[in-house]
Amino acid sequence: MKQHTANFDTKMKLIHGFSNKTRMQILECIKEEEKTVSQIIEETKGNQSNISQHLACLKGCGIIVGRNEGKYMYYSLRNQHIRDLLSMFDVVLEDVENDVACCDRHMD
Amino acid sequence: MKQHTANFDTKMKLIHGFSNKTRMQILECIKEEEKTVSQIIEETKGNQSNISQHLACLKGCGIIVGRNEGKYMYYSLRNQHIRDLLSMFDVVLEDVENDVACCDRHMD
DNA sequence: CACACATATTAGTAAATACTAATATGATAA
DNA sequence: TTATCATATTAGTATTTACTAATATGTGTG
Repeated sequence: MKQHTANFDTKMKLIHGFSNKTRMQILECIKEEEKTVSQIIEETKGNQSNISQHLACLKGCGIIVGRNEGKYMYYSLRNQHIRDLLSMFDVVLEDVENDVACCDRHMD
Repeated sequence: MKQHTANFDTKMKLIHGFSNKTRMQILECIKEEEKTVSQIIEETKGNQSNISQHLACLKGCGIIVGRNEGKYMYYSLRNQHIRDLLSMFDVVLEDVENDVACCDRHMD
Protein backbone atom coordinates (compact mmCIF):
# COMPACT_ATOMS: atom_id res chain seq x y z
CA MET A 1 0.00 0.00 0.00
CA LYS A 2 3.01 2.27 0.27
CA GLN A 3 4.59 0.81 -2.84
CA HIS A 4 2.24 3.34 -4.35
CA THR A 5 4.83 6.04 -3.89
CA ALA A 6 7.46 4.80 -6.32
CA ASN A 7 4.85 4.10 -8.97
CA PHE A 8 3.34 7.48 -8.45
CA ASP A 9 6.62 9.29 -8.96
CA THR A 10 7.25 7.30 -12.09
CA LYS A 11 3.79 8.15 -13.30
CA MET A 12 4.40 11.84 -12.68
CA LYS A 13 7.63 11.60 -14.59
CA LEU A 14 5.81 9.98 -17.49
CA ILE A 15 3.05 12.57 -17.60
CA HIS A 16 5.52 15.37 -17.21
CA GLY A 17 7.02 14.27 -20.49
CA PHE A 18 3.84 15.25 -22.31
CA SER A 19 3.32 18.54 -20.56
CA ASN A 20 5.44 20.84 -22.66
CA LYS A 21 4.64 22.39 -26.00
CA THR A 22 8.00 21.70 -27.57
CA ARG A 23 7.96 18.10 -26.41
CA MET A 24 4.47 17.56 -27.76
CA GLN A 25 5.55 19.03 -31.08
CA ILE A 26 8.40 16.58 -31.15
CA LEU A 27 6.05 13.71 -30.39
CA GLU A 28 3.63 14.69 -33.10
CA CYS A 29 6.56 15.00 -35.44
CA ILE A 30 7.74 11.45 -34.81
CA LYS A 31 4.33 9.93 -34.18
CA GLU A 32 4.21 8.02 -37.44
CA GLU A 33 7.85 7.35 -38.16
CA GLU A 34 11.27 7.69 -36.64
CA LYS A 35 13.24 10.81 -37.49
CA THR A 36 16.73 12.11 -36.98
CA VAL A 37 17.41 14.97 -34.60
CA SER A 38 18.12 17.24 -37.55
CA GLN A 39 14.80 16.42 -39.13
CA ILE A 40 13.01 17.11 -35.87
CA ILE A 41 14.81 20.41 -35.44
CA GLU A 42 13.89 21.43 -38.94
CA GLU A 43 10.25 20.37 -38.79
CA THR A 44 9.60 21.93 -35.42
CA LYS A 45 11.76 24.96 -36.21
CA GLY A 46 13.43 24.44 -32.89
CA ASN A 47 16.76 25.34 -31.40
CA GLN A 48 19.31 22.51 -31.58
CA SER A 49 20.26 22.57 -27.93
CA ASN A 50 16.72 22.90 -26.80
CA ILE A 51 15.44 20.04 -28.94
CA SER A 52 18.29 17.87 -27.84
CA GLN A 53 17.45 18.47 -24.20
CA HIS A 54 13.79 17.77 -24.74
CA LEU A 55 14.64 14.56 -26.55
CA ALA A 56 16.75 13.52 -23.59
CA CYS A 57 13.83 14.33 -21.34
CA LEU A 58 11.39 12.30 -23.43
CA LYS A 59 13.79 9.40 -23.45
CA GLY A 60 14.23 9.69 -19.71
CA CYS A 61 10.48 9.66 -19.28
CA GLY A 62 10.25 6.43 -21.24
CA ILE A 63 8.21 7.99 -24.00
CA ILE A 64 10.63 7.69 -26.87
CA VAL A 65 13.58 5.53 -27.80
CA GLY A 66 16.69 6.42 -29.73
CA ARG A 67 18.52 4.37 -32.30
CA ASN A 68 22.02 5.22 -33.34
CA GLU A 69 23.11 4.88 -36.93
CA GLY A 70 26.45 6.34 -37.77
CA LYS A 71 26.42 9.97 -36.95
CA TYR A 72 22.65 10.08 -36.85
CA MET A 73 20.29 9.45 -33.99
CA TYR A 74 16.84 8.28 -34.91
CA TYR A 75 14.09 8.82 -32.40
CA SER A 76 10.67 7.22 -32.34
CA LEU A 77 7.81 6.57 -29.97
CA ARG A 78 8.62 3.83 -27.52
CA ASN A 79 5.66 1.65 -28.50
CA GLN A 80 2.05 1.53 -29.59
CA HIS A 81 0.77 2.34 -26.11
CA ILE A 82 2.37 5.74 -26.30
CA ARG A 83 0.80 6.29 -29.69
CA ASP A 84 -2.56 5.27 -28.24
CA LEU A 85 -2.12 7.68 -25.38
CA LEU A 86 -1.39 10.52 -27.77
CA SER A 87 -4.55 9.68 -29.71
CA MET A 88 -6.45 9.50 -26.46
CA PHE A 89 -5.51 13.08 -25.67
CA ASP A 90 -7.21 14.08 -28.89
CA VAL A 91 -10.32 12.10 -28.05
CA VAL A 92 -10.62 13.68 -24.63
CA LEU A 93 -9.86 17.01 -26.19
CA GLU A 94 -12.88 16.76 -28.42
CA ASP A 95 -15.42 16.76 -25.66
CA VAL A 96 -13.47 19.19 -23.56
CA GLU A 97 -12.74 21.58 -26.37
CA ASN A 98 -15.68 23.94 -26.41
CA ASP A 99 -15.63 24.47 -22.69
CA VAL A 100 -11.91 24.73 -22.16
CA ALA A 101 -11.47 27.17 -24.98
CA CYS A 102 -13.51 29.76 -23.19
CA CYS A 103 -12.38 29.08 -19.65
CA ASP A 104 -10.01 32.02 -19.47
CA ARG A 105 -13.20 33.96 -19.09
CA HIS A 106 -14.38 31.56 -16.41
CA MET A 107 -11.30 32.44 -14.45
CA ASP A 108 -12.65 35.78 -13.34
CA MET B 1 -4.20 23.47 -41.56
CA LYS B 2 -3.57 26.38 -39.26
CA GLN B 3 -6.65 25.69 -37.18
CA HIS B 4 -4.19 23.30 -35.59
CA THR B 5 -2.85 26.05 -33.37
CA ALA B 6 -5.91 26.70 -31.23
CA ASN B 7 -6.49 23.01 -30.73
CA PHE B 8 -2.90 22.52 -29.82
CA ASP B 9 -2.97 25.16 -27.13
CA THR B 10 -6.13 23.65 -25.71
CA LYS B 11 -4.48 20.26 -25.76
CA MET B 12 -1.47 21.61 -23.91
CA LYS B 13 -3.77 23.13 -21.36
CA LEU B 14 -5.51 19.81 -20.89
CA ILE B 15 -2.31 17.85 -20.48
CA HIS B 16 -0.88 20.46 -18.19
CA GLY B 17 -3.72 19.69 -15.82
CA PHE B 18 -2.35 16.22 -15.24
CA SER B 19 1.26 17.22 -14.88
CA ASN B 20 1.43 18.09 -11.21
CA LYS B 21 1.69 15.78 -8.26
CA THR B 22 -0.89 17.57 -6.15
CA ARG B 23 -3.35 17.70 -9.02
CA MET B 24 -2.91 14.00 -9.75
CA GLN B 25 -3.49 13.24 -6.09
CA ILE B 26 -6.70 15.20 -6.25
CA LEU B 27 -7.77 13.31 -9.36
CA GLU B 28 -7.07 9.94 -7.82
CA CYS B 29 -8.96 11.08 -4.76
CA ILE B 30 -12.10 11.90 -6.74
CA LYS B 31 -11.68 9.28 -9.43
CA GLU B 32 -14.51 7.07 -8.17
CA GLU B 33 -16.84 9.57 -6.55
CA GLU B 34 -17.37 13.26 -6.09
CA LYS B 35 -15.97 14.83 -2.94
CA THR B 36 -16.14 18.15 -1.18
CA VAL B 37 -13.12 20.41 -1.03
CA SER B 38 -12.75 19.65 2.68
CA GLN B 39 -12.66 15.94 2.02
CA ILE B 40 -10.06 16.40 -0.68
CA ILE B 41 -7.95 18.58 1.58
CA GLU B 42 -8.13 16.01 4.32
CA GLU B 43 -7.44 12.97 2.16
CA THR B 44 -4.55 14.53 0.33
CA LYS B 45 -3.28 16.26 3.47
CA GLY B 46 -3.03 19.42 1.44
CA ASN B 47 -3.10 23.11 2.18
CA GLN B 48 -6.51 24.71 1.75
CA SER B 49 -5.41 27.54 -0.47
CA ASN B 50 -3.21 25.30 -2.53
CA ILE B 51 -5.88 22.67 -3.09
CA SER B 52 -8.39 25.32 -3.97
CA GLN B 53 -6.08 26.75 -6.58
CA HIS B 54 -5.36 23.36 -8.06
CA LEU B 55 -9.08 22.60 -8.21
CA ALA B 56 -9.59 25.84 -10.09
CA CYS B 57 -6.81 24.81 -12.44
CA LEU B 58 -8.32 21.37 -13.04
CA LYS B 59 -11.68 22.92 -13.69
CA GLY B 60 -10.11 25.42 -16.05
CA CYS B 61 -8.43 22.58 -17.90
CA GLY B 62 -11.76 20.86 -18.37
CA ILE B 63 -10.75 17.86 -16.32
CA ILE B 64 -13.15 18.20 -13.44
CA VAL B 65 -16.51 19.79 -12.79
CA GLY B 66 -17.85 21.36 -9.63
CA ARG B 67 -21.31 21.15 -8.20
CA ASN B 68 -22.48 23.55 -5.55
CA GLU B 69 -24.66 22.39 -2.70
CA GLY B 70 -25.20 24.86 0.08
CA LYS B 71 -21.89 25.79 1.53
CA TYR B 72 -20.20 22.78 -0.01
CA MET B 73 -18.56 22.36 -3.39
CA TYR B 74 -18.47 18.88 -4.78
CA TYR B 75 -15.88 18.10 -7.40
CA SER B 76 -15.76 15.11 -9.69
CA LEU B 77 -14.17 14.01 -12.93
CA ARG B 78 -15.75 15.64 -15.91
CA ASN B 79 -16.71 12.39 -17.62
CA GLN B 80 -15.76 8.82 -18.37
CA HIS B 81 -13.17 9.83 -20.95
CA ILE B 82 -11.14 11.49 -18.25
CA ARG B 83 -11.40 8.39 -16.13
CA ASP B 84 -10.26 6.32 -19.10
CA LEU B 85 -7.32 8.61 -19.64
CA LEU B 86 -6.26 8.24 -16.04
CA SER B 87 -6.43 4.47 -16.39
CA MET B 88 -4.48 4.70 -19.60
CA PHE B 89 -1.63 6.40 -17.78
CA ASP B 90 -1.41 3.34 -15.59
CA VAL B 91 -1.42 1.03 -18.56
CA VAL B 92 1.37 2.90 -20.27
CA LEU B 93 3.16 3.09 -16.97
CA GLU B 94 3.30 -0.67 -16.72
CA ASP B 95 5.45 -1.20 -19.75
CA VAL B 96 7.49 1.90 -19.12
CA GLU B 97 8.01 1.25 -15.46
CA ASN B 98 11.14 -0.84 -15.30
CA ASP B 99 13.04 1.35 -17.67
CA VAL B 100 11.95 4.72 -16.39
CA ALA B 101 12.60 3.82 -12.80
CA CYS B 102 16.29 3.47 -13.51
CA CYS B 103 16.70 6.27 -16.00
CA ASP B 104 18.26 8.68 -13.54
CA ARG B 105 21.27 6.49 -14.07
CA HIS B 106 20.85 6.67 -17.83
CA MET B 107 21.17 10.40 -17.52
CA ASP B 108 24.94 10.28 -17.08
C1' DC C 1 -27.25 40.29 13.28
C1' DA C 2 -22.99 38.11 14.62
C1' DC C 3 -20.47 34.00 14.32
C1' DA C 4 -18.56 29.80 12.41
C1' DC C 5 -17.58 27.09 8.62
C1' DA C 6 -16.43 26.08 3.58
C1' DT C 7 -14.24 27.76 -0.13
C1' DA C 8 -12.05 31.30 -3.12
C1' DT C 9 -8.89 34.95 -4.08
C1' DT C 10 -4.73 37.71 -3.71
C1' DA C 11 -0.01 38.87 -3.19
C1' DG C 12 4.49 37.67 -2.38
C1' DT C 13 8.02 34.32 -2.60
C1' DA C 14 10.17 29.90 -3.56
C1' DA C 15 11.06 26.32 -6.60
C1' DA C 16 10.97 24.07 -10.97
C1' DT C 17 11.34 24.27 -15.81
C1' DA C 18 12.63 26.02 -20.32
C1' DC C 19 15.56 28.53 -23.13
C1' DT C 20 19.97 30.29 -25.29
C1' DA C 21 24.72 30.51 -26.37
C1' DA C 22 28.94 28.35 -25.96
C1' DT C 23 31.47 24.34 -25.89
C1' DA C 24 32.31 19.29 -26.11
C1' DT C 25 32.02 14.69 -28.25
C1' DG C 26 31.94 11.52 -31.71
C1' DA C 27 31.59 10.03 -36.54
C1' DT C 28 32.66 10.50 -41.33
C1' DA C 29 35.02 12.22 -45.31
C1' DA C 30 38.58 14.86 -47.78
C1' DT D 1 44.68 14.09 -39.39
C1' DT D 2 42.14 17.95 -39.95
C1' DA D 3 37.69 19.63 -41.20
C1' DT D 4 32.89 19.10 -40.98
C1' DC D 5 28.53 17.57 -39.69
C1' DA D 6 25.25 15.63 -36.11
C1' DT D 7 24.25 15.57 -31.60
C1' DA D 8 25.03 16.18 -26.61
C1' DT D 9 26.31 18.74 -22.60
C1' DT D 10 27.02 22.72 -19.66
C1' DA D 11 26.22 27.03 -17.47
C1' DG D 12 23.70 31.04 -16.92
C1' DT D 13 19.42 33.31 -17.21
C1' DA D 14 14.55 33.93 -18.01
C1' DT D 15 10.06 32.30 -17.48
C1' DT D 16 6.59 29.52 -15.47
C1' DT D 17 4.57 27.20 -11.91
C1' DA D 18 3.68 25.99 -7.11
C1' DC D 19 3.30 27.19 -2.49
C1' DT D 20 2.07 29.83 1.80
C1' DA D 21 -0.13 33.18 4.60
C1' DA D 22 -3.46 36.56 4.77
C1' DT D 23 -7.76 38.07 3.52
C1' DA D 24 -12.31 37.95 1.20
C1' DT D 25 -16.80 35.87 0.03
C1' DG D 26 -20.73 33.35 0.74
C1' DT D 27 -23.79 30.27 3.42
C1' DG D 28 -26.05 28.47 7.26
C1' DT D 29 -27.04 28.80 12.41
C1' DG D 30 -27.84 30.52 17.19
